[in-house]
Amino acid sequence: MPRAALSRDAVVGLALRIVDEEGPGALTLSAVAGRAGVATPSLYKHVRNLAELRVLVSGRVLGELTEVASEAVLGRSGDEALRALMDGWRSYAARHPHRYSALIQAPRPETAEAGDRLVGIMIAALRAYGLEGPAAIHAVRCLRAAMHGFAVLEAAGAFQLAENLDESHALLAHMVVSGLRRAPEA
Amino acid sequence: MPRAALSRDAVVGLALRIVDEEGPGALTLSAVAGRAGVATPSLYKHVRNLAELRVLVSGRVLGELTEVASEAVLGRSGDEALRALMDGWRSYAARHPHRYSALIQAPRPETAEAGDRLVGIMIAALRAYGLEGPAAIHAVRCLRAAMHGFAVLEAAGAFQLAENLDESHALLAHMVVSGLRRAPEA
DNA sequence: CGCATCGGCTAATGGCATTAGCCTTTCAGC
DNA sequence: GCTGAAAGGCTAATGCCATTAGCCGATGCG
Repeated sequence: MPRAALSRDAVVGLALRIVDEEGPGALTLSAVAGRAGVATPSLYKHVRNLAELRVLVSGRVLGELTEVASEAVLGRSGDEALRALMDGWRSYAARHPHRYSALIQAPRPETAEAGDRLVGIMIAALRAYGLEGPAAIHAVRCLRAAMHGFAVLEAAGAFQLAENLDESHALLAHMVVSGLRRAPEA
Repeated sequence: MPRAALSRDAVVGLALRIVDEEGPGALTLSAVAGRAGVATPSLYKHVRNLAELRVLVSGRVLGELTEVASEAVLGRSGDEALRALMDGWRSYAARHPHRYSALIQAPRPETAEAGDRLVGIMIAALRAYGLEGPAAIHAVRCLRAAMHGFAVLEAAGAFQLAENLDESHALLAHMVVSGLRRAPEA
C-alpha cells in the first residue's frame, strides 16, 4: 500500500468543509481537489464520482445526526425524551445549516442502515406513549416531518420575522406531544 | 414588437414541464432550448440566466400552492379549515413532487409578495383559535414546518414502509390542532 | 417607406465531470 | 537488498453546460 496521502475519508472530510463554508451547491470535485492540493482526476482513486461523494457526505451527516439523537434520548423518557430529541435535532441543523441541507432524503441503500438506526432511536423515544405497530410508524413519520420541516425552514432562513424561534420550536414540540397523548379519534 | 414566438412565460412553462418530467436537477437552459426548438443563447432574450429561471419556476409553484391553499380554506373555519389546508398542501405536493421540490425556501424579494399571501391564508386558517400577535406567528411557523416537512419527505420517497400515508398525515393534522387547542404552558 | 427594436442565430470562452493512459513510489515477499 | 505489483498521483482529451459578444432578418410604428 503506497503513500497514504489522501484517503476516502479525508476526501469526504474536505467535502464536508466545503459544504459547511460555501453550501452544498459549491461541492464540486474541482473544489475538493483544490483543497487537497491535488489534480481533479486524482480524486477518482478514492471516490467513484461526484454523485457518490454526495452520498458519502450525506451519510456522514446522517451519522452525526444519529449520534446527536442518541445522546439526546439517553437517560430520558416520555415527553422529556421527545423534547430533548427535537431540541437536539434542531440545534444540530442550526449549528450546521449547510451540512444539514446536504442530507439526502431519498432513501439510498448505502445509508439505509444508518437511517434505520435513527428511526430506531425515534421509536425508542416514543416508547412511553405505548404505541404499537402501525401507530408507532405513523408517530415516527410525524415526528420526522415536524423536525425536518422546521430544520429545513430554519436552515434556509425562511423564518424571517423577529419572533423568538425557540418559542416557535417549543410550540412544535408541544403539538407533537399533545397529539400523541390524546388519541387522534374525534 | 416583432414575432412573439417565445415569451418569458412560455419559457417558464417549458421549464416547469422539464421539472415535472425529469426533476429539478434536469432543469438546464440547454434542455429548455431543446424543447422550445431554439438555440440556447436565444433564451437569454427572455430570462437573465439559469438562476433567474429557477426563481421564476419557484414563483410559479408558490402561486399554485397559494391558490390551492386559498381554495382549501374557503368557506371553512377552525379545525376543518386547518385540516383542509394541510390536506390540500399535501395533495399538491404529492401530485407534483418534482415541482414541489423546485420550491425555493430561502426568501427572495421576487416572491416575497406571494409568500406573504400564503402566510396570510395560514393566519386566516388559524383565526378561529384566537391567536394574537406572536402566538399567531409561532403557530404559522409550526404549521409550515409540519406541512413542508411531510411534503418534502413524501415527495422524496422517504416514507418507505407500507403503512397508509393518509393515516400518518391525519395524525400530523391531529397534532397541529390538538397542540393549538391546549395552551403550550405546562 | 424607413428604421428602431425585438428575437433569433453563430462563434467563442471557460468551468466542471469524467475517462484513458502514463509514471512513480512504496511495500511484501523472496 | 531486490523486485514487481499495485496504489495513487498526473497530463491530455472529450463533452456538456452557462454565458457573452456580435450579427441579422423580420416587424410594426411613424
